[in-house]
Amino acid sequence: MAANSRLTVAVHVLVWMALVRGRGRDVVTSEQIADSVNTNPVVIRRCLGELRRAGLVDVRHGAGAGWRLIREPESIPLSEVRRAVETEPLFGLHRGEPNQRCPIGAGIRPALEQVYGEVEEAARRALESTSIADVLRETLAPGER
Amino acid sequence: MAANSRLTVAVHVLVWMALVRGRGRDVVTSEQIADSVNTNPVVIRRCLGELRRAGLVDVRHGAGAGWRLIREPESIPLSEVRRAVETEPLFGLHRGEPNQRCPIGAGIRPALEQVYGEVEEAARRALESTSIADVLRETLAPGER
DNA sequence: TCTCGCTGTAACTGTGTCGGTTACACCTAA
DNA sequence: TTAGGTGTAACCGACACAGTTACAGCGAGA
Repeated sequence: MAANSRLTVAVHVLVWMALVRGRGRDVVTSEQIADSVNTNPVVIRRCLGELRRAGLVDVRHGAGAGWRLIREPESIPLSEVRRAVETEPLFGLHRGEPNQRCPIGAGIRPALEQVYGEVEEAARRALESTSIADVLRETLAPGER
Repeated sequence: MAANSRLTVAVHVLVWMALVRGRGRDVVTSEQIADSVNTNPVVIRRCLGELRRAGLVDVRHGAGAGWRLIREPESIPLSEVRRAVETEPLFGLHRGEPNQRCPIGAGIRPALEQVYGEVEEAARRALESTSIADVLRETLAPGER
């Protein structure tokens, strides 16, 4: 399958909010964000809903409604964004139960879970070392370190 | 999405082959492996075909046909198995092109590629530290270290 | 109190992947 | 020559995801 783009969209949303907040606009609409991501506002609202549940943004209703970033971009590591929008593990186990009368089928799943857990942890650490503010900086000034 | 199980199936196949080779059977059929994984022989053959292209197994045709492990289980890290059977990256970029007239849309993809590259490398290193022989050991004797 | 703009969510569609299955031509040791 | 297993195409159903339409709900401000 084409790897899914949920993390990419969520990071794009947050980076965009961090940018315009730096310009004084604090409340933005899903339509404005959708224009930058080049997708449908409902897709953005679905994503923002998950980010809200994770405590990264909040929403205001009524006239002048919209979304607001409620955490400092420096304090949002991508690992937290991933946790907010991604539920599936990187690697899946068997779809069906393997043959329990075979010593491999009976014992391989815990062995794989252990390895996959180490991989998840390594990926989490790698994502943790980059923040939304880092991505914003790199986006606006590529290669400057 | 339900995370795909290609890596799991490929590791199961190789671990099973390592087990039975230790018992003196060197040539095995897709049907025998399918019985342990509890799936269809064609699924196993598709997987074995990719492992063959990667140089991990080879195939014999004709009567008494079947597959043979041609590398030492100790020398096959899971990172190599993943490379053999998995083509998609862990995280995908935007499906459509983001808005190039927005500074974020115009610059975010290289920034994300850099981060995602670091994550891929971290995952690769984590998989590299475990071999097929390690998984076999852990499968047969869980927790013994 | 009414209006207006935007949210929240359900529902549906199109597309793509994946595992599973059938079918069959091909190969070669015995 | 035969028998057993491979290699691969073709098709299916299940499922995830992005995209889209539609509409009820909310509340700041007139």
